[in-house]
Amino acid sequence: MLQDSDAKAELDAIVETIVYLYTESRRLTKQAAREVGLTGPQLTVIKLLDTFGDLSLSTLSERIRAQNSTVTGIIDRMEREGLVLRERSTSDRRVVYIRLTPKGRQLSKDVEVQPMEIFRDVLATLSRDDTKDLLRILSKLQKRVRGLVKDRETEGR
Amino acid sequence: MLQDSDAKAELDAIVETIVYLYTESRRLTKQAAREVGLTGPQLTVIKLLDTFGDLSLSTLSERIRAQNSTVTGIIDRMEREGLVLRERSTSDRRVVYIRLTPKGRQLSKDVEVQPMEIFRDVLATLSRDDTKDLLRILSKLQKRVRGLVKDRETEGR
DNA sequence: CGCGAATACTTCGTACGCGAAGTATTCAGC
DNA sequence: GCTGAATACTTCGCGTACGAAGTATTCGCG
Repeated sequence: MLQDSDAKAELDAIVETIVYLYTESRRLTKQAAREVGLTGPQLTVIKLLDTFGDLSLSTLSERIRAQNSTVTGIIDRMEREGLVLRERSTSDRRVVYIRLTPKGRQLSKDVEVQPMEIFRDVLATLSRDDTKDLLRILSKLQKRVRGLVKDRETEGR
Repeated sequence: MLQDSDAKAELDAIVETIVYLYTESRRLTKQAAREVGLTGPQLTVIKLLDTFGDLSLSTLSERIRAQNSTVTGIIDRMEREGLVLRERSTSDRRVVYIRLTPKGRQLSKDVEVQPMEIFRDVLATLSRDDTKDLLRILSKLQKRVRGLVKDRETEGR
């Protein structure tokens, strides 16, 4: 009966591959950003702001899956470089909106690479069926992880 | 003809989900490590050394997909905490082997969580067919990314 | 043998990335 | 309308994470 160890090897291979795809895409994005004097996260922020318009710092944090304290630092450095501006909301003075400067907007236009671009490119080469299968299975996984995460949060109270 | 925008939305969803699964698994691993006074990478290193025995710093770097300079720092801190030892190879004096101390080995036994554990757990709930499909498609993606990466490296010379 | 290239690792500077604690502002309920 | 809880953001300390430059050692080849 090799089923168990086979299954385990398959799981390892899947985890290994996901980690590879993620880290490699990230590395290549970083490399592309570098060529215009940006870091990976900074490129992501610029593209988000260019696409969605001004965003509050919290919204930005959610979008790039980072803590507010992390994004504060990223915005600090981008502000120093004249790529973005901080603007207090008048309706809720706790909120800070981040806005692209002309320089920041121009830079966004200059860089055609999207975050995780390489990953997207390669995904686009999959057959229609493979794409659908992949999304279906991944969604299943995501749903279950969300369930587990919620359980842990609840249990800790 | 909505095919194009549909397809694009699907790609976005896939990328989004992969990023979610990866970052969430990482976050939860970090949390588990925290409970025994370790960081995420440190837990990973301890588990690797406990499983494979002494490893050179370079081997360790490859395994955790980080640069040597990063791992040097991680090992510095672990050595300071008495979890590992550095040992010069006698056959090649450039090489440094990293070895678990009894304290480090004990800690590894104490923590039952593997790196990316949550991801593994959830993967294990997939049907046999889904698992096979997922691995098949991901392998395809990985192969193509490897191809692209190799192309870029070659073209830059 | 001898010496330039390659390899293994370290050091340094900068940028994330996080959690805990702090500040300012708004909200909720009385 | 007052006050304690909640929310948005910042600050701080620490640990990655990387690339470039530096050191020590080994390899390759004439």
